[in-house]
This record gives sequence, structure tokens and C-alpha cells, in this order.
Amino acid sequence: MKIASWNVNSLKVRLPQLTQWMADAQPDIVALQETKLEDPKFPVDELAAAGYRAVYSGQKTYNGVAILARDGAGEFGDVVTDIPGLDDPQRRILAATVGELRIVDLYVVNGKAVGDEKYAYKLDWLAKVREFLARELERHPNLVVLGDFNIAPDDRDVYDPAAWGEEVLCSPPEREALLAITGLGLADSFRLFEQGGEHFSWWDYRQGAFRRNMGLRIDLILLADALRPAARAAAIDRTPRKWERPSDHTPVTLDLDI
DNA sequence: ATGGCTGCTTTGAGCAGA
Repeated sequence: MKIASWNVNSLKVRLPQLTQWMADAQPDIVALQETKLEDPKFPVDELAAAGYRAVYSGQKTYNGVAILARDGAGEFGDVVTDIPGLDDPQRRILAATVGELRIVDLYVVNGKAVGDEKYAYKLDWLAKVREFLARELERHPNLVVLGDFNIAPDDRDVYDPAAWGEEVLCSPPEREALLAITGLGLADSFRLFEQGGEHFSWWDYRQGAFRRNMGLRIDLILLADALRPAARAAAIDRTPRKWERPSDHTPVTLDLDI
């Protein structure tokens, strides 16, 4: 079973790249972020033609999340788009059961800058999500939490830690909020396999950042303790970032022996 | 310090992203 997460930065623009990548990489489950599509405009038919079913929670212009499951990966169940204590019009959360797995897709708030009101919203959002995930884990031990976390877990995940310092995406309160989530028993699966730096999932569109590998690792797949023995490989697939008109993020994947 | 790309928007210059 191969699980993937990709911030596509507009599914309307990136649909051909998504279907191409799925044909090449053959993932069983794909979590998408920044679809930027209202639900009636979600490309259900095109994805069905590619062999995937979908659940989605979108809005116009901003945000938007979706979970795709290959035909045969299991039925969708218990879909959640809103969590207790978070009355939020922004479509950033989508949870669904797929076969034996519980999947939670997150598009974490960017936060703009430390001290900005959006930064306060980010920290509050993360605290509410942590409470939600704690309850999810009680009911669903086979939990996978994945998405665009908009937090670089530590300095290995930053191309120039000195330059980034304690700016947004790297600030101690954000990293502590992420640790509070992983501390529930949700491992950053990439680090089960790779300890080094220079592995990034996002690169700025400007200044040739991708070519120079000036990026951040902010797209994560967190794996519950119960699934850890099944983890076989984690990877960041840089191929789509090399294509014409790419998303600024590239897909991250996890192979599970289930 | 600024803007640098890209996608989006009651089509346009401005916002948001990270």
C-alpha cells in the first residue's frame, strides 16, 4: 500500500500532472491540498477514469483538501470536514476511513509571519487539531495524518537554517505544536528511514530555488505507532517539480506493508 | 529592505502563498 500527499496549488491547473504522476507512481491513497475548487467543480469523472474515487472539501480560490483512493483500496467511511471547537469556513481538514486505515488530510495554516494574527490562528488551529487527533487515535489505531504542515520539523528540514532563524514555518512555538502532535504517537515517517538534510518537499518559485535545492521539508506523513512495523519506505518524489508549470510542492510518499 | 513567481480574482492590480 502506497500513500502519498501533494499540495497541488490548484487542482484545475495541475489535474493533468496529477493523473500523470498517479499513472507513473501507482499510489493507493493520495491526499491533496490547495485544490482551490468548490465541491461541484471537483473533477470526479476525470479521476474515476484514472481509477480513483474521491472525497473532498473545497472552496473557491483558497485552501481545499481531498483524499483519493484507488479502486480496490477500500470504501470511504466516516468522513469528517469539521472538528469540535473549530468553527472555520476555511477548508483545511478532511478525515476518512479507507479500508483498514484512518486517513486525516491537513492543510495547516501558513501563518504569514510570527506575531501576525494569522500566526495566532495557526497556533490555535494546531491545538484544536491536536485534540481532534487524540480522539481519532483512541477510535482508530491505524491512523495516518498527512498533508502540508507548513512547519519545518527541525533545522535539517531547512536549506539555510541561519537565514530562516525563528521565522514563520521554523519558529519554536510552531515546532512545539508539531511535537505535541507527534507526541501523541504519530511518527514523522520520513525520519524512520532518512536522517540527513537536503531533503525538501517545497521550493519557492523564484530565483531558481528548485535548481539550487533551496527548499523546506514541510509536507509530512505521520504514522501511528500501531502501523510503524508496517512501514517499508518513505520518499520525496521530485519528478513533478521538474515538469512544466509545476506546483511549488512535490509529492511525498510512504510504502506500507499492508 | 525589496522583490523575486504563480494562481486567483465580478479582467485588474492586489492578495496569498511559504
